[in-house]
Amino acid sequence: MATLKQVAKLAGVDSSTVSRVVNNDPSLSIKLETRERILKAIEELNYSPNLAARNLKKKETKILGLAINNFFNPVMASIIHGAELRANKEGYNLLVYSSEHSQSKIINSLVDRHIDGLLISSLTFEEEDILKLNDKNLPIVSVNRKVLGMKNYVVVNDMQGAKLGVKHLIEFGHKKIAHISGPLYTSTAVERLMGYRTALNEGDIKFISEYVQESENSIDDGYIAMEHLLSLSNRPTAVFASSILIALGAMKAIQEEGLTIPNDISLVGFHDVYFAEAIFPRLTTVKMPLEEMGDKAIGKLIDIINKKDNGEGIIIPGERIISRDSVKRLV
Amino acid sequence: MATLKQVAKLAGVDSSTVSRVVNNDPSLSIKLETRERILKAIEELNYSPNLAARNLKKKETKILGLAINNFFNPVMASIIHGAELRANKEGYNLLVYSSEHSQSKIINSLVDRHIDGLLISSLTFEEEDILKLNDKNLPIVSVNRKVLGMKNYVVVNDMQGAKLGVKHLIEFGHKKIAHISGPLYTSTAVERLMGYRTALNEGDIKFISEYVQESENSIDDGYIAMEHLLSLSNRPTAVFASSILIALGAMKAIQEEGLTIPNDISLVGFHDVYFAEAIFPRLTTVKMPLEEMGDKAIGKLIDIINKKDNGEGIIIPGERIISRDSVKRLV
DNA sequence: TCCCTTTAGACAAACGTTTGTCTAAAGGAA
DNA sequence: TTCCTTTAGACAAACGTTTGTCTAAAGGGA
Repeated sequence: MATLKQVAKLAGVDSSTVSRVVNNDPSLSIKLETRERILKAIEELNYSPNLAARNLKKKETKILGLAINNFFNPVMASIIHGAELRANKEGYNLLVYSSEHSQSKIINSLVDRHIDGLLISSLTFEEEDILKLNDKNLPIVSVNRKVLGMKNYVVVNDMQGAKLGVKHLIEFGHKKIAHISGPLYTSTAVERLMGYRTALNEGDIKFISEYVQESENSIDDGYIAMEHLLSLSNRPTAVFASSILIALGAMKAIQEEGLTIPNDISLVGFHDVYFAEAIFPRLTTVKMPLEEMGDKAIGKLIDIINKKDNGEGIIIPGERIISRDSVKRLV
Repeated sequence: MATLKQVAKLAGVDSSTVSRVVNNDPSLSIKLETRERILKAIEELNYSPNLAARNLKKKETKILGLAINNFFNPVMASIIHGAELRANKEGYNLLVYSSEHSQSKIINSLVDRHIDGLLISSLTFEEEDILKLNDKNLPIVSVNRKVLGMKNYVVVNDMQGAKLGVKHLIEFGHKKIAHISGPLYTSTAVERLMGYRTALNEGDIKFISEYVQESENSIDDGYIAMEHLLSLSNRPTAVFASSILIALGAMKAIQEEGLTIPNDISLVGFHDVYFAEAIFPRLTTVKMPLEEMGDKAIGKLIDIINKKDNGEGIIIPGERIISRDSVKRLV
């Protein structure tokens, strides 16, 4: 690997001059001829700056951390995708941490790594962890969910999204609409529940508490919650599921019961992942701007790093309903 | 952030001594008392080594790159998961690149980053890219697929896996077994096709070429391939799909045709992803040791870095059939 | 006692950049 | 010509480690 010094020698200049050329330092005045000589030398030696040395000097790594629960959540895939593209565009790389590890291990790793900032979208980070990282002066942005005590979040409008999903059901003539919510210690689930209630309210439909089932965000738990709804004497005609995994579990429960979707039960899922179109029946979902959320979250993080951030949380609009085959029109 | 020098000053020793204590340098001889004094100072100042400085000195970054096509493939999720756990265990971090970017951009980024090694599982890396990276002396391991001109691969036994899947169908009495293969410019698809033919052969079933449909690894293409198989005059009773996405597409085609699985057509998919259990009907799949593959690939990469590798590709055994509801027993 | 070997740790150079400061030469104005 | 201002680029310190070498003190043997 060529160094600045070698390039400088070949071009017959000082290495500081090469450095300034490489970095387009405006304070440098240089003859066109000299610049070209340097550029040629760089080309010839195939020089590329040593990032470790640069990091040491500039006290920045151009690496952003990304802590997520796991990679299996297809919603995460979209967010990560948007985040990675934006990060690369801005000259950063993404270091991923899935928090199978204990939080403290991650935190140590992060601090040791001296990354420039951290994006979190992880349940396992609780308030005290965040504070610990804040202590270290590490810029943090929470993506997809709000965390207690953090103003730096980038989320989609879960409330509006849920409202949209439930309104769709109402427009199709449903009145007995149940909701399988996510775990209510997450902001997303709470907002979606609020959206559900708001839609009901605006549609002049009475809220029935037994129509709301809380569930972990998993296929298995969605299954159990749906089983419970099916056992109700006054069985709902439609269900709004708070996540795609819950929707999957609900579908399974309905179909194993020998019922069909949408004939017996209509179903709307949250988040339009790639297989919503592929399963049977094709699932009607609320599509949220996930990649944009990843993109904007990185944008905010970089703003914080550059002290350009206004300190306000961002709620990204743009939800819409993707109507497929899992909702039946009641006359 | 505290530095070595500050710790040294507080402990009343030279910073080189602190460094040796931090790194457990066996060449250091030191009084217990002094060591404890240093440890106390480290604790007190909350010292953690500056990785940039260390990297600069040791010419290693403890960062491993991971280049994948995209995050949406659930098979990748498992591989990444295994890889990340192992990497962390070995003191490395994982930097991800999804190759939406052009290869050359990735390669530049990689080289600039001075990462210690690279795991690839990406179609978009072709032979010449690999060679370019080899030129740079960057340790590379290909995971999940073999790439022309690379001996450093870690794969599962796709051939055996496919054979197992088809044998399962044969055991259930099927003789008219079709295969939707993946794109035959990938080693995985070729091996799986071979497994299919071997199983047929060992089961004394004649190979019919129109029973093999090549397809891209996507839901849409699987759908098209299945449509074609359904239009055959001598329609198969069972299909072995070369990937889970293809299987999803095939299911869709079958169900849209008004046929049911497994009554009209039996189906076996490849790779047991989390939603195989959730879709309707529950899909019988061939489960491969994906996380182990990710783990072993990182292991091999680190071996190469440490010049401990034997240069032989690794094929990981351990495939098994997960029998669910998508295969019907013919009497 | 003297000499030799350990023990315990200090010294200093080096890794490859970045960046504030300095200087020599060139050009322009008077 | 002299003096002043640009222009063009050199000099050198610093970032925080690691590691080969060196040295002073302590201990041991004869």
